[in-house]
Amino acid sequence: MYEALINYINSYSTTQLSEPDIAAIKDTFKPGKIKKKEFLLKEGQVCNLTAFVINGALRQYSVDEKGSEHIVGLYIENWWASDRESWTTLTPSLYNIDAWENTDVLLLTRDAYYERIKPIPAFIEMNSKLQENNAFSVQKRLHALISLPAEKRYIDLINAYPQFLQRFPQHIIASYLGITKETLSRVRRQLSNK
Amino acid sequence: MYEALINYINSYSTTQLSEPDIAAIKDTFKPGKIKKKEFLLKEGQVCNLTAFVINGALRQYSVDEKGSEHIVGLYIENWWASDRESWTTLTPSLYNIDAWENTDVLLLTRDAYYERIKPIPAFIEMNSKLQENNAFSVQKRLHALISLPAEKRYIDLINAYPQFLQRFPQHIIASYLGITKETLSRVRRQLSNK
DNA sequence: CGCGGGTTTGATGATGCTCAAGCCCGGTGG
DNA sequence: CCACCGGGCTTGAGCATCATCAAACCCGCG
Repeated sequence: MYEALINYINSYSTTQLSEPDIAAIKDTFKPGKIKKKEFLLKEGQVCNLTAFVINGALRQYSVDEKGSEHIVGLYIENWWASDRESWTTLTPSLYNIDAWENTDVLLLTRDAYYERIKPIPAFIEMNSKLQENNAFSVQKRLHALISLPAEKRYIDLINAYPQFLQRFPQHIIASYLGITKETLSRVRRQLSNK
Repeated sequence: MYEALINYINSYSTTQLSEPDIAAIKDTFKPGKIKKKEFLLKEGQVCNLTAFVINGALRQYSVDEKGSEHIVGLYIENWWASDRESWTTLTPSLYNIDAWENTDVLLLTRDAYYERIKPIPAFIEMNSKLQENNAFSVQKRLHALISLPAEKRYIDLINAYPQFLQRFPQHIIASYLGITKETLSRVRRQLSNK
């Protein structure tokens, strides 16, 4: 169970985890299950947990006054799920995170993070790389939203994250792209006629 | 000239700059001027420079096949201008950065950064906070694009960065919001009738 | 005075949304 | 085994939002 996490950290870091580091990780991350439709985080709460996904799928989204959902993040195996802003600034989150499939995770609390995990060198390196990668991908997604039509954004998503299409239904993908499910359906029809 | 930068770094860090740090900074950042319409970075180039704006205004944008510009970033006094992805990954940039006003900057090259600046503790702290803040604000902008109509995005911008409205013409602001100048003009008329 | 850059306005059209209906398919229970 | 149900996907008609194109206006500046 912890292997996936340990391998993940090592793969993102030049300095590998020491034995004591590994012990600290096994001691600090708690295995957990989130059933389909259960929440890891609800809008308005402060995000006190970060989850590393062992297997399953989560989504992060807001709900507007009309009740429609706007997907800002999708997480599957070997991804981290949390609301970073709420986590670091202790402010109430604007987002919900819930399970789309029954999901196994390793859970880290903020306190445990600061006490045990934050100082681990391999973790520091991984963390800074992840933050960087995340910043780049959010930046790209933003640029796509202001500069590309729906069809192109969909094609880009297929290329960047083909796994998502297997794991999430089209209305989720549509929302992630900033369009409705009907528009996505029509976009796909257009594309298949080529 | 260097005061602004030094104060800026200290204001973002708990550990203050030492005398040798300050000497290194003065020695490493080179004063520069970018005249209106001159480029700090052109699409296709690797971003080898980071600029700290002493005064003036820069914009970062892409140009699509139809020739229209899409503004992804605006930078004024006490902001850092560069394409972080290109800077860190050494890949050609998708963006242009040019001066909207005649601008005074302090320039840092990548080599000088790694050799002299990166290890400075106050700089490390500042840098990680900035990256964090930037990630949060890009995330918010992304969320606004998929969930809010043009009018609401404009209102949010007024509240978040009122300075921008003073410094940049409306067609730039419109592009930053992901709409055309005509739409922005009409949105503003709507708002003034309330 | 004329020019250039910025803004506004109007007419028209594309893109994507809303609402409503129907279809497909896998799962559940009679 | 079949009927039904729910979730997801598709399709269509009408509509809202925003883009495009073109023209006019405004104003500071050489």
